[in-house]
Parts: sequence; structure tokens; C-alpha cells
Amino acid sequence: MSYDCKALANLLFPDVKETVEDLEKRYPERDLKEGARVTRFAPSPTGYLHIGGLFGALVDVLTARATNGVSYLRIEDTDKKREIEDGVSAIINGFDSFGIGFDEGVTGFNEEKGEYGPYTQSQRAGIYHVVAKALVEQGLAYPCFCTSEELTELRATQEKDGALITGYFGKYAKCRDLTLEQIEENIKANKPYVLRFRSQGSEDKRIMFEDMIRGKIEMPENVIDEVLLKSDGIPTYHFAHACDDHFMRTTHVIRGEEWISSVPKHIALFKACGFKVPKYAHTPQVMKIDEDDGTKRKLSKRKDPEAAVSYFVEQGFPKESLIEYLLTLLNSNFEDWRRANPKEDAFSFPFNLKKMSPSGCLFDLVKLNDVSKNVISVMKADEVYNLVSAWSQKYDEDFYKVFTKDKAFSTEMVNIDRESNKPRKDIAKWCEVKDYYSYMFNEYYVPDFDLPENISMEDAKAILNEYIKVFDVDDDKDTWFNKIKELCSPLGFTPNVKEYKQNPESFKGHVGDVSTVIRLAVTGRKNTPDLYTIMKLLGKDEVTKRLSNI
RNA sequence: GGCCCGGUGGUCAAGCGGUUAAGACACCGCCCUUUCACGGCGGUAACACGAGUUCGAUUCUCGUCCGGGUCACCA
Repeated sequence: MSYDCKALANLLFPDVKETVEDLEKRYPERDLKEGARVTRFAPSPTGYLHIGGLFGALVDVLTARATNGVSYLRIEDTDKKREIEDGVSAIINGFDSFGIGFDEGVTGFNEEKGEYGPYTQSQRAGIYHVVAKALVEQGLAYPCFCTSEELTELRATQEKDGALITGYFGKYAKCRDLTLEQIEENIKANKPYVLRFRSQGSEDKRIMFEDMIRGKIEMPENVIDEVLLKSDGIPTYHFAHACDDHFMRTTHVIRGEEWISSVPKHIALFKACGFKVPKYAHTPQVMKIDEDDGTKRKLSKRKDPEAAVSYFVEQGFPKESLIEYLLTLLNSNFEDWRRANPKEDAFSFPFNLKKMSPSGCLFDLVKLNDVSKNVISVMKADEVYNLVSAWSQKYDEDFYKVFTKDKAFSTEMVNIDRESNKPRKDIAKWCEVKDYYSYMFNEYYVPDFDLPENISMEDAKAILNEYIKVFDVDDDKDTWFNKIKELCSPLGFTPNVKEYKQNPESFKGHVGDVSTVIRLAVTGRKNTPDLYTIMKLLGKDEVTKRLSNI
């Protein structure tokens, strides 16, 4: 430049008095142990929290925990056009409902904790302008007065020319060489302008960096004069990333792989600003199989309801289930660790970035179900009761009333076959509870006496007629079952299953069939958990009524 | 199109020059069992393709193909 950069800096930022050195003092290096990592999750409030976000946040939090470092939440609200009204609370609530806690950063509407704030970009204009001014002073940034029409035109020409790269750079960067007088004139005329980076990169040089997940990556240097400040003075992602991650003292920038291609730009910016380049880790994307064409594609906020974490809350997956499932995706040794440490908090898992797979993974609802069944199977009955109550109160009021009418009853109900070392694994999410236990409530019980083919209606009636005479709720389990066994022989069944299997022709069936008839009469189902407990809970009157109604 | 990332069973994945190519989910079979689950045992099923390097390639190199990302005053 032939002009005085300091003069330009003062022209552009007359009110900026602070210096980069002041900021360095205000946000000193963190005093952390060797190896401690500082990570951040930095969403923009443009919609609901989705699986990919939860996935990424988990990596941030786990990385910090595993190294005794710090994770923080920063809100990147530099795009007013895309921002939605409750964006920030959607993010915060989303994390809350999954038990994800950051060490510092934004904690709520206009609330935050930590010494490196503000943690909301729209409140950091002063900081960006200090750095921007310094860049201008060094001739590393300049104002650009091109209109969006001119830019579109530029791209069209470049494409027509068959240019390898498109964008604002080199000879295409018209405003790069404006004189101070021209700039002054434009500003006096109130022409809107953006502040651009004056790239020092060269097209034929390559840059290398080490990605924590993917290893060495080599790319051409950045040559684009990227926009640093938009015409409203708000920074672009790239510039904010450099300023914020430097002054918030992030050591590891963990973000989605869609950012890989802008790393050269970011490295150039960090260097131009005089900042130490952080370590990068680009996480794979969470995909799904598209129902329409069977191809693997990125989970889409718009097309896939299960992309929103709220979907899992509504379905009634316990928060631990999703976390555990995501952990199996993040580090494949998680399941081994979990088996060895069944009671540990998932967040104390010794997570390792390097163990992450670089390839995108499919979100597997079937596996999630399995993980969730395991999670629920080891819960205590009280806990299940509380969680089902809380869930149904919000999402199934009708069931809530029925379920909570008699707390002791419902608690015992969900405790059937639970207190053993081989607990049942039937329930994956709370929305299944109502249907699973429907026969336990008169409100939902539907008599259904659809006998299996091998049992005739006459035999079934005979079984019930005899059983009703001997049934006694106060029997202990052995007595209860012996009574059913005693029913068998007189009616042509055998109490001994093995005997039946040896001579199936000699009997109408075995004790299992007799039990099925009773089970069917009492519950309307062929399959249920322990019938003895069910009958005991239902009580004498109800059981007798159901038996005789058939 | 340029640049970049990725490609081991249906899914998630170990392995990183010599392995009978782990494990989990799903599926199938058997056992246990009053039903169903649970649990136990077993089974089906994979290194995208082609060259090269090597005594030897799933592992290294190159090419091809396929999938994904990115090329904005969006993040």
C-alpha cells in the first residue's frame, strides 16, 4: 500500500482506543495443568438443538473432562437474518434435558459464567474492532465497497473464464488497491463497505496441519480476501473464530467436518492476528439412510424428525440412553468400558479424540433402543415411576392420571421382574409403558380371549371354571403354581413339559398352555411378565371378575 | 468443475505389513423356561475395484469408482 495504514485505521475505527495488548492482558492465558484442553461448543441460535449438535457438544465436554480442562458454551449470533426467537433457550434447554453441563459460558438468557466473556458474539463487537483495527494498521485488512451485485457479477465472470477458484482475490479484488483518497471519498459518501482480509497467501503454496481425528491434511494456501467485518460491523464466522478462540484461550477447536476446507483461511487469520493457531479436530457427520432413495446422507433438520433432540425427549427416552448411544458412536471402546464400569457416570468415560472414527456414521434407532433398554433395566422401580410420571404428565396427560392414581401400585407394577440380576428388557422409551402395561389398568384393559390354535374353547372354559374354584390371591408363588399344575391332569393336560414333548399325542397340552389360558383371561395377552405378581397386584376381585367374564 | 474428507459384515466398528479378519446391535438356530422377555451357547454375513511396492497386502503408494463436504457480507 502506498498510503498510511495508521491513518486508514483511524478513519475506519475512530472510536477504538484499546489495543490488542490490552485484550491480551484482559484475557490472560489460562492457568491449567499440562495437557488440559480447553474446548468450546459454539452453536448459532438458528433452530432447535439437533443430534449433530449433541454429538459435537459431547465431544467437547468429554474432551475437557478427560483432561481436567474446561469446556464452554459460546453463542454465535452474528447472523441476524437466520436467528430465531428462542434459539438460545432451545440450545440451553436441549443440553439441560440431556445432562450436558459446560464449565463456563452462556447459561441462560442474558446469563453466563466464566472470566473470558462475554460469551455471546453479538456482545463482543468491541473486541473484534480492536483486532480489526490492528489488522488495518498493519495493512492486513482493507475496506471493500463492492456491492453484492458486483460480487455476483465477479463470480459469473470467473466461472465463465473457467477459473479454478472463485472469490475475491488477487486481480479480481478491485478494492484491494484503492487509494486512501478514494476510500475517504467513499466513506464520506456513506457508501456501505465490508472489511476484508488482505491475504498474503499464494496459489501454488500448500499448507499442512494436523487434524486430531484425521491426521495430516494438506491443502492449498488461502488466497481469498475473506470478509472480516460485514457492512454492519459484525464479524463473519471466520474472524470471530480467530478472535474468540484466541481470547477465550481455546486449545482445541472441535467442530463438524464441513469446516475442514476453511482451515487454511483460519490459519492465515490466526497468524495475521499474531495468535497461536489452536489444534483442530473435525468430527464426522451423523447420517441416516434416506427412505426415498436408500442413500446415506447427513441427518437433516428439516426432513428428519429424529434429527431434533426434542424428538427423543417426546418419545420418552431417558436422557442417559441417548448419551450412552452417542458414546458408542464416539469411541468404540465405550461399550467395553461400560461393561467394566456399569455404575460409573457416562461423563467420566476416558474419552479419546484420537479414537474417533473419521467416517460419518448412521444414526441407528434400533441400537439406540437396545442401549436404552439396558439403561432402563438397571433403574430402580422408584426411579422408573418418577420418570414415567414426569414424562406422561407432559406428553400423555390421560395416562398420567391413571398411572399416578396409586403410586404404590404403579411402582410395584414397574418392579415386576426388575429386582433380579437378569432384569427384563422390554421398555426402551416411556411412551411404550402405557401399552406394555395396559391390562394392569381397568381404564385400558381390553378383554381378548383369542386362544392359540392348539387349545379349544371347551378346554379353556373348563380350565377357567376349575381355576376359579381354587384361586386364592394370598397363595405364595409355589402354591399358586402348584394349583395350576394340579388342574392339568384331570383336564387332559400334563404338568410336565418334558413329558409332553416326549409324547405330544397323549395330551391336549402342558402346563404352559393351561397358564396361557389363565394369562389370556386375566390380561387379554398371550405374553406377559410374571403372571403371579400381576394377579396379586390386580387383586382378588378384579382377577375373579376377569376370569368369570370369560 | 477445483479443492478436501471418507469407503472392513445390514448397522456401529477393532485391526494399521504375516490374524482362523475381534466385539456390539440386528437376524437365524439351540438350551434354559408356565408365556414372553432375560440369560447361556452356536450360526449366517465384510476388507469397493484395478495396478504397483513387498517373500507377503485389509493394512503402504498410485489410479478408478462410489459417498460426503466446501467453494456467501451463513454458520
